[in-house]
Amino acid sequence: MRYFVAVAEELHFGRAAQRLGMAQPPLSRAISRLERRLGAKLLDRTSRAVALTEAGSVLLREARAALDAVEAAEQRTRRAALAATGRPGVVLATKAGSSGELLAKLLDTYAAEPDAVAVDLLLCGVGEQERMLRDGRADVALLHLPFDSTAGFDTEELQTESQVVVVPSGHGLTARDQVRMADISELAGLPVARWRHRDGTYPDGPGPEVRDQAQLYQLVALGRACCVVPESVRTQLREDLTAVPVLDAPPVTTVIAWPPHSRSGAVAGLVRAATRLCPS
Amino acid sequence: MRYFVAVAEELHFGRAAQRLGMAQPPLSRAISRLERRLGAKLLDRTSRAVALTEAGSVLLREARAALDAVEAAEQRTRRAALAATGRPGVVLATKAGSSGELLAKLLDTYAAEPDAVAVDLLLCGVGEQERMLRDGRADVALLHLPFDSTAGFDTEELQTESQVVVVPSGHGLTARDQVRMADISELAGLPVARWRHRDGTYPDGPGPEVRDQAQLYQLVALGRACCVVPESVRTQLREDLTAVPVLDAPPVTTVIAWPPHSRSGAVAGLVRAATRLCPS
DNA sequence: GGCAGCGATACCGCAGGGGTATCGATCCCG
DNA sequence: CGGGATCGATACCCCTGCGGTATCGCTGCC
Repeated sequence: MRYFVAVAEELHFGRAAQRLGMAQPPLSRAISRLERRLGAKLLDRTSRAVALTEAGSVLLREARAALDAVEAAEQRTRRAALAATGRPGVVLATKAGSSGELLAKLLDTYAAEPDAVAVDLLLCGVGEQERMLRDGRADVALLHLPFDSTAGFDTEELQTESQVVVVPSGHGLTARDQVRMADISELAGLPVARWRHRDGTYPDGPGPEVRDQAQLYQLVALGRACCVVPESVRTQLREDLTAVPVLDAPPVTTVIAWPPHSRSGAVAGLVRAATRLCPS
Repeated sequence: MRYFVAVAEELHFGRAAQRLGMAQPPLSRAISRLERRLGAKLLDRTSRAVALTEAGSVLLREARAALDAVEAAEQRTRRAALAATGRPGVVLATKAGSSGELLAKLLDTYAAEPDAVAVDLLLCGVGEQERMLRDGRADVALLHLPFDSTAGFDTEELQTESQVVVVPSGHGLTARDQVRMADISELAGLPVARWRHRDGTYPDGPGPEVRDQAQLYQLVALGRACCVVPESVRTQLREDLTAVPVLDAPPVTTVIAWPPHSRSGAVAGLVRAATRLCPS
């Protein structure tokens, strides 16, 4: 299945084989074996191009989930063994620089519980928390709707906030105390930066492409772009940047999420602390 | 992992090996290999008994999920291939004899959609739908809260109904037009039948053990037991049985559930039909 | 103390997965 | 329109790793 995912993503046997650290012929054979075993044609291949069939794209999705589940089983078992012998701990994945205040309060509240264990923070890039939770590198995560997908997780809503547009401090837009989405590009005279997707591609648009927050704020400070972010990051803005509320930006909801069959008391404790902090 | 799950369930290498159709020594070695690979002790074994460690029980849970995911990937791919070449179809798992009317209306409503495909019904025993959905034998299922677990699925609530107690038609209880849970055993003079759990064990209690509905209703008709069931089964009761509403029984909610990353248009259509039928 | 039950170890055989060399088809370019 | 380049499939070989049989060693129990 790992082999198939690699081929399906590359759509090229040679490159997939390279990525898997093996030669191309055994990979070809492995895929045909898989096709025979499943009784399904997974790839349409001519000697020039490879394309996914309907069944192939189903398998791509399902196989990713299955591989994540296997990976998660290994990771969680390893951590359970560590926790049993050494110091117990729970891994919380969160987006670096988001919901800072909420996170601090959450950690404080949880630490005050009688049976609290150490919380290891896993600071992730944009949208990485989801993967961390799916493949077992994290036990629990703070996700941000509507950006992250909570499909397949148990969740609890924590807070909802509106968004602000960030521009250089001297910028004319800072005179206004609110704007609308439609007005931003024209009023600011700045394109909205484009975040990199998880697969390495970028959305279409005029703005510059950014990979992380350092890049983003640098570009904004240089007057090359602006960005729309949740209100709570205002408290951590650089001095040379200013935020203006956006009236009609989609509200951002922070949720705490965990794998549905999690039996860990530590995860339950964190969730309890979080809901006590943010009674819905 | 299949090996480990077998051993963890049997807690006996010999029986597990037999179940897996292999000899005991290679199984022993496979488990120690797994322990070395994960760097975790999974089983405490003396020459007389085998017990799960903390890490072992984590792996048992995770490995079951992972194996289900792999199985689901294979099943769904096979069905996708069939659907592409032959007649497309979607598999709906439902508990035999439950929500009969709702099911009929759902099928009718969906069939009226322009792009409806064939719906294959998978009639399951008590609580089996969940497994069918998890391991890919079904694409979508009707589940009944609070009996089934929807953990890890996307769901949509369809209807909530109260429960009734079923007794033989001539029984004295039928004179009353309602009862309370606490009164049932004493008023009816009948113990409540005990359903078999998925793992083959039975809950504690005085009532007889039953495995399916034929058994159950036979026992009730013979005056050996009674049972509490959702109101909607009243329409399908045998003539020799009568139902009396139970005031304080937990309400039963029927939900339609599907795997969270399902991209199938047929599943979406069924869900749409269901929600149109039962606007929440 | 002997025996029965059970998991671990030792040793063997083979199937299956991976490697190299090469083929055959398709597209591109002059 | 033909030759080379690209890419997946096939042929053949090797070796690792998994499973089987035989046996050991430990532990309770009668």
